[in-house]
Amino acid sequence: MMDGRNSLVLVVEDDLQTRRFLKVNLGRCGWRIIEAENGRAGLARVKEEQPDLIILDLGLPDIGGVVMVSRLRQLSDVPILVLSARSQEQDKIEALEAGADDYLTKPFSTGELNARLQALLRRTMKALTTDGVFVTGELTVNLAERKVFMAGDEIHLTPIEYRILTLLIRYAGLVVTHSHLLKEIWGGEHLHDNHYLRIYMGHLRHKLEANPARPKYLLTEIGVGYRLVENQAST
Amino acid sequence: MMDGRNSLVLVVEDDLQTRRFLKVNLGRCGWRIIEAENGRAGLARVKEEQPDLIILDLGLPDIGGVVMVSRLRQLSDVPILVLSARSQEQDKIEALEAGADDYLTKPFSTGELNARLQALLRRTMKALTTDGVFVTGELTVNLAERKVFMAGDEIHLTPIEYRILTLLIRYAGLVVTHSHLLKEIWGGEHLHDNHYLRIYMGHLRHKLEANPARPKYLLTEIGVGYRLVENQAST
DNA sequence: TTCCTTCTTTACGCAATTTTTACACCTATC
DNA sequence: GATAGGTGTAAAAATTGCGTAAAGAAGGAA
Repeated sequence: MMDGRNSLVLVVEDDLQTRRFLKVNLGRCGWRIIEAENGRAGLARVKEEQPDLIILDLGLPDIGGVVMVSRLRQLSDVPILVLSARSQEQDKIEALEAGADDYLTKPFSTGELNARLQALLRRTMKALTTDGVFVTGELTVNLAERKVFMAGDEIHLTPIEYRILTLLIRYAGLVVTHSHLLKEIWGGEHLHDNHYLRIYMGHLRHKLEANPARPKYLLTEIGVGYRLVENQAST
Repeated sequence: MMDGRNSLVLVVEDDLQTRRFLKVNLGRCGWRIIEAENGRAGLARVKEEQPDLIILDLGLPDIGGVVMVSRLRQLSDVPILVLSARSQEQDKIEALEAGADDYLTKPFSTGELNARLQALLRRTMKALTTDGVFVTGELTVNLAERKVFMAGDEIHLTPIEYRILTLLIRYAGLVVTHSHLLKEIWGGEHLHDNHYLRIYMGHLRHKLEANPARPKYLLTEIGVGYRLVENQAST
């Protein structure tokens, strides 16, 4: 199941059918929806309800797409996903320049919409938590104080272990390749010796994972590198 | 309807009837058309008008298909769609290897033609719009995170499987020839061993297709290569 | 020095992946 | 129908890559 729980999405769209489609499908994925059928109403609802995300149709009857985006931007920094018909290629580019964060061309699939919405949320979340503390599931890393906690207990990491972890945090959710890790931690020498990595990942897992044989946070991407899982909403 | 506005298409085709058919149907879809009835004229018009896309018949009276493709390639990087009769199986492969981007076998439908032309155009614009997520139908590939989803479930791919898939995504909607795939994945050695490809395409279909025997996404182009279907938008 | 922590090196068992091998299929042509 | 070319499946064997344990080496602090 996708993870859009608790997130409030405002749909600004004049076409009833599309609105209904969005309501049903987003609702099914756990998003909370509010609606507006024109630009004026949309702006009002943003002030009232402070949504976490806005889906904006570019072809509104009362306010043009670009204008709408910039007005929304005056109100808040909420991520905006723009919907455009095929005939509005130009509008869509202008909308992005005016401050929209992503776009989707009609018709689109539920899967695609979901993927985009989550990517948007994740991007903005990440910016928020950049106060020096990284959290995923039961793992908390205080980068400012160089402290690592697992399920409340402070964990001592050696310098190399810590550097590996912070590198993974910097690219949380993404795969960091063997060569990237090796280069960053040991310098350009042992470039083809994944051996060290295996050992240190073993150490990290031993310290951070409840079951090192079935890691929840530090995942192996065979033949490629390692990945630190992000956004593990703790149960 | 479809979006070919502003795009200039050069049709190089000696057969009057085909030319007329293309002119009417492409015009109706919003493409702007210029024509040439032989290779020499075709080359001239490319220099004069700099089209966005070329449709090239392989059976021209004055210049052979392969030669024509390479001459065009000397002039520009414009995407080339090759038209071939059933009897020209071999020619079409050579044309692709000479630098053509896709092919269509006569007779073809307007819908097919349009889809191909758009895939070609999109490919040239793709560098701009790639946000790291590829979607077609229920298949979602997050290239940034190196994750693959089918109908919401994450699918694990092995390194080779993933590389094949991403190569197909890079040319989504277009054919990728056997030799292209082999060269890209295994290097210049096993160049005539389609065997590996069959096996790995089998694996991919097994993992990504609901019914591997009747693939919806990973299509076989007999004698040529494979094609990943794009833009399967489920309203 | 001795103790302690950390890093490096070595060795080995296991699992995932790739390669090899073998065979069944489908379609078109003769 | 037989045959051949291109194709898809299924399983093995071989290879590679991964994880663990444990012993030696380097540095720092008491």
